[in-house]
Amino acid sequence: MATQKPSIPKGTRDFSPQEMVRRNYIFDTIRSVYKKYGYLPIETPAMENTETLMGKYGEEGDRLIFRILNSANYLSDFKNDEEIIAAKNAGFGAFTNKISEKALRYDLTVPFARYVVMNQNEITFPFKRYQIQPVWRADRPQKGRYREFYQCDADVIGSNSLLNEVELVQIIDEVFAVLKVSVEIKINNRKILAGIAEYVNEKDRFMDIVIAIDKYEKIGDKIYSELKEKGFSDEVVSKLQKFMSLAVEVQELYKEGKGKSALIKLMDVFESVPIGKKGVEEIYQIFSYLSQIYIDKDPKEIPNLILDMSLARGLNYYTGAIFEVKALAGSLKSSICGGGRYDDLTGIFGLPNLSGVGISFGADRIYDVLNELNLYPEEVSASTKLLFVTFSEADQEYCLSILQQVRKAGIAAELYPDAVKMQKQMKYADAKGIPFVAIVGENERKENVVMLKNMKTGEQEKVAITGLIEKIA
RNA sequence: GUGGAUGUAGCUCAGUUGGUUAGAGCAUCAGAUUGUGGUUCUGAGGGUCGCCGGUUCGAGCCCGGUCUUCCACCCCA
Repeated sequence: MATQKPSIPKGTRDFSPQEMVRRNYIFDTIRSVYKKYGYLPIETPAMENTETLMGKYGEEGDRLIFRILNSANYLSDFKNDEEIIAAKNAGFGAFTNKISEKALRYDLTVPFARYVVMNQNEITFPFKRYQIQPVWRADRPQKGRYREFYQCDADVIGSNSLLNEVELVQIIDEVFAVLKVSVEIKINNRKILAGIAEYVNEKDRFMDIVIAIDKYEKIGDKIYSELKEKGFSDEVVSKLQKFMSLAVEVQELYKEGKGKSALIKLMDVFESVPIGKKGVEEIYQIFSYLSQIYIDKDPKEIPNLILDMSLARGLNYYTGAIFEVKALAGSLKSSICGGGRYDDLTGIFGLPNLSGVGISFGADRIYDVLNELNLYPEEVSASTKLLFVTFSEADQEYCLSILQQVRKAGIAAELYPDAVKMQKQMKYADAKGIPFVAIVGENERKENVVMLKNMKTGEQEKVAITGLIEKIA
């Protein structure tokens, strides 16, 4: 039989033991913070019905959803070739929907909304849940961009209070504090963006305006010429220009700690644009809650939350606050955490007037950042603490009960399963980074001890079985 | 989805205008060392030069296609 060269699909990865230990460190950190704030875990299937996902993420999002071909004969719905051709001609989307009824989940928020609607009678609101599972996107892979990656979501649904936004900011801050990654948390509000579109009298072309604003940080004043190319009038562009310079001014004031006066200035501009004004008020409220929480605190302990009115990213379903988190050190420029408030995600599934807000940590990107900056605590790499090495089967048998006692004391220990050359056994301990080795031969057996060696210092001493556990614990 | 770069041993990379049997370092394995790893010395294994086709007496090298990885756009964790 011809052998085939093994490979894995584009944009996916295997994780070796060392990587898994490190990834679990990230998951465990996030999970423990979520638990501390009272969030409960759920899981949902890897695949959803296509119609559950389609249309929730915008046009671009739909394109990036991984479709699952119907099992068995996926053309069985068609009676003959003519019907197939007719379906194809009716449009690619229609044809795909006919042969693919399921799709891999694109994020955790939409499946969560679906879950909430389906389980609304069992759920006590406000419902705080966390969910750590992989998602899939048929994107073109790049650095920090994968086709399969883990999201770690926390959402509160069934509460309009801005205290939830504040709590999520605290969670973000706490997680990255534990992971020792310094970050900036950018916040904006979709209502402000909507307000801008209204302010320049281009309510109907909201998305074009938003995309331009989002690009401001990257290409600066070029956005104005791009907008003109797209057919926006000089009047609109100059009005936007005026607003953007105000946005920059506001951000400067914010950095100087004069956020309050900056926001009041903004509210003036939005005097005749209620939705924009509402957005600014929400931001104002979030900041004042935070100052309440961190009153009398060292500035270093206060979350690095920055208002950035050019922040427009995030999925289509966001309606209120939006968040984006970036690492301040390292080469990864893309966001490692994002989120926002969505007012009517459950409405599509038949449960209107239920507002939710959530965040999502991108575990894979956080892993890349931690790796580059080498931010893992030392304990993370160590697994086994003690290895028994022996010379004979009799030695091995002698070790068995000791091994059992050590494990019972909660110490990770193993016995090298073959009585091979000691050099080989020692190399194994070294390669695995095991800090202690118990050498057992005829002498040790006679004296009812083990020769305990500290692999780091090279020191070794005879230790009685009773004292072994204390010695290495 | 659009544009660009890349691919040689497990890893990082050499490889001349196309010319015998494709190399190095690290890693692996064995030995030096029958009770001691991380240092040292000796030796060994390991390759369809991403894959398919073409040009040529002859291709790792030239041409076409394809896949992978990476970069920019788009979008996003």
